[in-house]
This record gives sequence, structure tokens and C-alpha cells, in this order.
Amino acid sequence: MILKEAMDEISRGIAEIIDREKIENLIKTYLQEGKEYSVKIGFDPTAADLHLGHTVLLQKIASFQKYGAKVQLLIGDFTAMIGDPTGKSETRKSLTREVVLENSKSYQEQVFKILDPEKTEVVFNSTWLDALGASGLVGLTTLFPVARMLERDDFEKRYKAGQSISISEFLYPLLQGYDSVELKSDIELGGTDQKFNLLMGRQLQRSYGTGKEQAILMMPILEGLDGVQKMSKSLGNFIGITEPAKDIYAKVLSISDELMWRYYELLSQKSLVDIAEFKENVANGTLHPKSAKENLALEITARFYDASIAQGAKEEFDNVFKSNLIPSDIKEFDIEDGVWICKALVDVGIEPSTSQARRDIKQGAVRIDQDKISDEKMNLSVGEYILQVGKRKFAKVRVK
RNA sequence: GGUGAGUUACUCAAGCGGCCAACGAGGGCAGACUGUAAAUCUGCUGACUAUGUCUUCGAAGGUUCGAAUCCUUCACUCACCA
Repeated sequence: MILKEAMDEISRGIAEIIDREKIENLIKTYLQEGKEYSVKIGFDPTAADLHLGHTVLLQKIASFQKYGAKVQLLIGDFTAMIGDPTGKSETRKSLTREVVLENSKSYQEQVFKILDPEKTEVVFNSTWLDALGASGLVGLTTLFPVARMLERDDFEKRYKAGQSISISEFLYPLLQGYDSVELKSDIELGGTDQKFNLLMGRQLQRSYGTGKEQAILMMPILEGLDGVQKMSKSLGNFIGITEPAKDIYAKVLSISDELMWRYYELLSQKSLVDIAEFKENVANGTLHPKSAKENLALEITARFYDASIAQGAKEEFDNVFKSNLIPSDIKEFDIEDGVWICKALVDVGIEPSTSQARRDIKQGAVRIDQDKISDEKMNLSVGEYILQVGKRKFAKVRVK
């Protein structure tokens, strides 16, 4: 009974599972005998900020922690220096060791907003990969043929398209797989884009005769705010978990209706039954899609803050966009008398250049104290003004 | 190592001596319509107090009144050959 509950929770939203039976047995054994098992999850500390895309995986791991998982949080400090080629259409530049280590620190701080630190062990793969040495590395490479390596989707594409693939990129999956050998993981979690690498771990565990073959559970890749490409920092379509509450709220509300259901499925903790009901109600017109989205935004915001802060973010949002009020916490600047408006807009950081400012004024996108302006040559005289560009960029200036 | 092709703005991609701050597409920004949704329509999309000036077409030189366009060298990428 409890096992079924556990498996239902574990299965929610997943993309693919390899060796489901094994996972079920591990959980069953835990429930019966209290025996723990290890779950590996790898993070590449290439970006120091976690976003909602990462939390899809983290939440799944948190579920495992309820059912006897001892989590091996692997910081790929060694492999990050190579750079994972996954999903990249071009060679990725590698990071220096210092940057990697610095990133991994802030990673850990953020990860424990979701994971239970008591049941998590943080490990660095440089621990064993540094020690592997050239001979160990060569040994590892003999276990896998190039032709199989080229089967990997992105390698295949790049190879056919005549783009360069460096040898070090071949090493990446091997080393990541080798981590599983060292950690003797029972299960490894990752995104679907990691399938090849995850399977490599399973394969290598077998090749090295560890007596284990990790089960694999893959989560779908969360689309970013654009709803098309995967959420990532470099594409700028992300919601960071350390962002201010009002930004998280506003960003969730800006996603498309279609994407909202995806976020519900992967990020909300509401039951699937509830979500199906929302969906139906929206379809038959009894629930406005905006309301459904507001609920989602509140829930997600509250996860990283709390319910009252989330509510505050909502009110702030409604004030600004429904009632056209000015946000309460806009930045203030002191500016000298007689400053050219375009210059002022650049100085307070809501326009990138005076050229852009001119264009926006021409298009009626710039407002002073709520009134559209059209004279791009005007100067600001003494007083206090609210400058606004578009719908969401504000600044308060005091001209002296 | 040899031969050939290529390197253009955020991305893709035209241009191959002046009409080029550089066609087009995507993206982005802004406006209209809305629910800061989608779809759609429109404008903008190097910088500069600006009917002009300046810096951009891999890098550095050169030819020319004039170069993204021609020449030389260098760097990088790709293909075929070895």
C-alpha cells in the first residue's frame, strides 16, 4: 500500500525509467527492513545559480529521500573543466578550477532549499578522477568504441554536419559514467538529455564488475519562459530560485497558457487529479486561465519564500499591471538639473544607449509620471519624476 | 603534410569596388489588441545631443579618389587526399 503510494510519487512526471523493477525492490526493501540505498545525481557547476529547471530533478530526489534514498550529490568539478557537450551545437569552452569551486559552493547553499541535508552526501569527482591518472584514463577509453560514441545524438549530428568534436568531449561521458563505478550508485537521476551519459554509468558499472547496475530515472527537460528552448541561464529564459519573490511571480505569470500545464505537471505539488480538474475547468470555461496561472505562480513563489510573501508579490503585480500603479520599490537616482532625457534614461539603467532611448521615445514607449512623451530632445528640470520605458522598466529620479 | 572551400551584426544568412551601418529570416525591444498568455497587425533593432559624425563585415598590412567586396601575410573552421 505504502509501496504503491511511493511508486506513484516517484513515477510522477518522469520521462523514462530504466529498470523500474529494481527501483521498486529498493524501496520495498527499505519499507520492510529500513535498508537504505544510494541515488546519484550529478551537477555540473558551470553556472552558480539554480533555476526552476534544476528543481524538477531536485524535487524528484527529495521524493526519493522520503523513501530511503541516501543521495550522492555529485559536483562534477573535474568534468566541468571539460564541459559537457550535451545539447551543444558547438564545442564548449572549459572552466578553470577556481571558478568551478566557487560555483559549487553557492550550488550547495541553493540545493538544500529543496533537499534534506541529513540524507545527502556531497562528493566531488575530482577526488577519484585526479587519482585515476593517464593509465587509468586509457584503461577507461578501451572499454568503449568510437562508433558507439558517435551514436550519441548530438555527436552524430555534429559529425554529419561537419562540425568539430574534440577528443575531450568523448571523455566526458566516460568520466561521468566512471563516477557511477566509484560511487557504486543504485540509481542515477538525470534529464532526458543525459540519457547517453546515464546509460554509460550503468554500462561501466558492469564492465568494471562492480556487481551493480544502476537503475536510471530521467526527468523531462523543462522549457524556459519562451516555451521552446530548454530553461537555461545562457539563454536568459529562466526563473532563478534566488530571484526576488515578485520576479518569480511575474515570470511565471508571463508564460504561455500552454506552457502553464507543463509547469503544473513538473513544478507544482498539487495532485495530478487536481491539475486535471483545473485543466478541464479551463477548457469548459469555468476557470479563467489567468486564475489557474496565478495559483501556479503563488505556489511556486511560496516554495522559495512563504505564502504571505507570495501573496505580497501578487498584490504588487496586480497594482502595477491591473491598476497601472507604479511599483513600490523602484530604484531612485539623483540627477543634475537640465539633463537630457535620453541621457537620464541611460544613466538610471533603463535604456542601454541614447540611440535606443530616442527610438523608444519616437515609438511612444517612454513615459514621465505616466504621461507619454514625444520630444526626444527635452531636458529634465528640477523636480522628482518617475521614468518608465515600456511596461516594466521604472526608475525614480530627483533632479537637483 | 598537400589541395580546395570558408570566417559578415545576438543567431542563421545575402552582399563580391561606390546606391552598405550592410537584403532576408529568426530572436529581441516597443506599439495596437489582451489576461504583461497565445495568435495577429505595425514600427524599431551599431554608437554618438544626430538630416550629420564615428566605429563595424576573422586579425594585421597594402592597392584605390573610394574596400565587407581586390592583393599579401597570419589565425581559426571545414572537406577531400595522405
